[in-house]
Amino acid sequence: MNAPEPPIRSKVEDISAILRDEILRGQYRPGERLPSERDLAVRFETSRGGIREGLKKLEQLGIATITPGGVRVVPIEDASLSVLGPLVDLQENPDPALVGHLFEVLGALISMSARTAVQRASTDELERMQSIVQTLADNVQDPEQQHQGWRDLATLFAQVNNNLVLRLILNGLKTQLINRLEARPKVELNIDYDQELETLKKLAQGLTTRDSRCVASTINEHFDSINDRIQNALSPTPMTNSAEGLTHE
Amino acid sequence: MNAPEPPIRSKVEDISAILRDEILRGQYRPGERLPSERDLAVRFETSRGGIREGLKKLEQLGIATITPGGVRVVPIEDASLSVLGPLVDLQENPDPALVGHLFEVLGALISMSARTAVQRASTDELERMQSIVQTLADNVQDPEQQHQGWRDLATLFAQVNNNLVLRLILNGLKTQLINRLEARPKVELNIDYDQELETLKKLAQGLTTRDSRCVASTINEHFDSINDRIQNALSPTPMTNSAEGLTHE
DNA sequence: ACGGCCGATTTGGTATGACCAATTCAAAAC
DNA sequence: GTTTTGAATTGGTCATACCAAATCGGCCGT
Repeated sequence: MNAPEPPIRSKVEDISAILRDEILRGQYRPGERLPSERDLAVRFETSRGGIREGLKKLEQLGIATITPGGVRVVPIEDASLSVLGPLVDLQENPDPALVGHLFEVLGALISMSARTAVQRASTDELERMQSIVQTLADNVQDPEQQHQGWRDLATLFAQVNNNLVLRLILNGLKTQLINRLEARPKVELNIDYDQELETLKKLAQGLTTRDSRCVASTINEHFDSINDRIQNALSPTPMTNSAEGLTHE
Repeated sequence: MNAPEPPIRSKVEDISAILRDEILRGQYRPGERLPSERDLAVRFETSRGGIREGLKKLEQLGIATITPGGVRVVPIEDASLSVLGPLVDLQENPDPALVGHLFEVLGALISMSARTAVQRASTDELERMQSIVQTLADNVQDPEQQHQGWRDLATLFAQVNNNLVLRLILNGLKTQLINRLEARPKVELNIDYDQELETLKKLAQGLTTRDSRCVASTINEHFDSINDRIQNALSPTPMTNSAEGLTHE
């Protein structure tokens, strides 16, 4: 049942993961009470201590409140960002809507980040941005390089801004969604290299003139465009079914 | 009834809060080891079980990793969004830079949210948006109403989009930052009512014509403007305290 | 019959103490 | 000086017990 992956997860990790997934699957209605700690201890063949640690994790995830009288389930909309990871892990194929929502948010944040970064960047930092854009333009046909380049660019923007709020959010999105989605079998995107080059050209131009609006809107359009392509790629019949162990049918 | 709210925090809540604050204050360097669970149990006059529960919370906050061999402190930039709340609680006066960063992010997210919402809204939803904007215009001079109106608007946008990622982030920002900052003594803002009305007029116009770009950029400008006013109000005297402010050139 | 009061049961909160497994780290061996 | 090794330390787990708060059902007065 398990992949070769040696699960070094501790017992309480397992417990909290199982309960978490049960909750995320909707096996308990919001507000409903979970079984008592003692009952859970019996079910998982462990002691109350371990159960309590596991429940503590659920509480921090924002999907359960644990008070004298019982542990109660919280509606997912009130949870923490960290539920997104487990949520996509539950599904065989990524939910196109969720991916779309992710890109909308990413586009907004990185575009804003770019706008303020271009305004505040030192000439040295600006040069580094231009350098990355140049690299991107030189490798439009290499998806791997494109990926890395955009990541570098986003990182540089965030660095220049030194915006902790932004950074924490992007961190969360990265660990919860981006990394997981990238680990999935890649989808085939129809990339229009001319359009891509056009985008990069506008970007470079915006950088040299420090036209932050231009940079921001260009990035926004770029993310919209990526999102469109991804939506197109995800909505047809999902053919690429990779054997990865668990494949419910 | 909601006055002296007796802090019925449990013991482990206290423990995790104390340790959390110590970490956030920088009393431990990133990577450094915390005292052992047994030592902490002695220090806090409690059992290891309680200590472990408290540490579990720190781990979920993303400010500590807990592995066989020791509990280690994690740099705050790698933490979860949920550290922001405790972070502002630590300071007497809100850090203007942090508030600025918050508004930058908020502006980006709500602006994006507005853009997509205007595109997707049903006529009924669109009417509700217009209604809120109208209310805002009718009460430009009432700060309380303005506050509520903009909140309603943001909520409505998010509702229309039904974007879980966005909602979770906004939830986090609200509980971690917005609510806490609003609980602080209000700062006096120099509001230009004419400009405000102008903004609302553009908004209303954008809504009637479903011009999503216009709505988005208007909201963006609005947040920028709020942020400017807040920054002015928070830092009237630019003192020369260096600290860890971003002083890029 | 209805509604409020009260107590027994259930549930979480905390404390002990013990044992195991992994990590550390310094002493010992090369 | 480098490697090996083993004892001490540290987290991981388990069992048990008692306390306090919440819950729920039945009793009582109206």
